[in-house]
Amino acid sequence: MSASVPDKTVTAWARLLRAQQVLVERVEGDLKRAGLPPLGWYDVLLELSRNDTGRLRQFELGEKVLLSKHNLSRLLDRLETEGLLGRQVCEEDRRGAHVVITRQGRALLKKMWPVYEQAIGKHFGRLLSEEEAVRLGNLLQRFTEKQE
Amino acid sequence: MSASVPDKTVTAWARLLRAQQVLVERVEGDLKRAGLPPLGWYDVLLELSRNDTGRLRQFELGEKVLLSKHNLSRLLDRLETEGLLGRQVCEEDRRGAHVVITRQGRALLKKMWPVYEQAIGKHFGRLLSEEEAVRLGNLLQRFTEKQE
DNA sequence: ATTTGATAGTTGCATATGCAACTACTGGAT
DNA sequence: ATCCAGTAGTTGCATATGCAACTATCAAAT
Repeated sequence: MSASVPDKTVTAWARLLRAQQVLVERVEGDLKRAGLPPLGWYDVLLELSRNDTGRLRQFELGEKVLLSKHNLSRLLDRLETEGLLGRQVCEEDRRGAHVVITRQGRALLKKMWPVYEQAIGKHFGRLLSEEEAVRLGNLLQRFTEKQE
Repeated sequence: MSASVPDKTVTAWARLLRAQQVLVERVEGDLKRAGLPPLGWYDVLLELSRNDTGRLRQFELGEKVLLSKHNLSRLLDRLETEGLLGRQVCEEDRRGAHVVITRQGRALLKKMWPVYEQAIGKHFGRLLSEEEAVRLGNLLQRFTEKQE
């Protein structure tokens, strides 16, 4: 019944887990050493800044950064405390909140990027040709596409 | 100075993060729904069982599963409490400990595998041809190889 | 023999995550 | 109008993680 999974698939799976584990550790390490906050913060701020209005409904943001709502709620608390974003009651739906990036939020993003970029280059990009990066990206994209 | 990283590389990086995020969530979800413990437990028990003697020095185990020692120390506490492994004082080096998988540990591994395998197949393998799995695996392997 | 620097592992504390229960509001059915 | 199921977001509690300080031991230098 359980069609067994090919060894090579299992190997690829194991390598995916390990690769992500070491890469995130290295990149986060570089950020930390530069006195900067973790990737999760960058991720949230980036999604907000991408939206022209600089704001998103909390649940939309959650979908983009793939965080569960309670988890996101508290991450936003921390960012709000640091003045990197604000929350506004949503007029159309009074249950909801808009999350708005602040000037400091944008400034942090700008300050983090060079360090983050360099870390991506050093730990990840350096080991791939551009063509390989494309191939890797294409293979990985499938997993985040809507499943049928 | 900071040679800028190609867009395609950054895209691949972003997709790696997202892919891992959704895949682990899905696979862990399947395990949880089956009433089984998380991947980290499997990982530790698997490394132990791989070694013919069924035991490893704690620091060796840490290197294999890529966990920091304090973190590993407590994970092992939990597994030990569940009777899945034991710790023995190491005679050659009295600071150290051997970690030994128990019969229950092996039994759990055996019980988890079908669920885990099926989850890998369903969420990961199904979306790749075997050839693609090999390519993906090869690309990912680099990041865990010793860096020069 | 004794000191010293390093390594193996554990522990306390502060922070992050996951889960379930909760409040507040929406929007459709009666 | 009101009831009710569902959705948005928050909160309490239990668990997991990261960091730094700690103990115990080793191995090399004096």
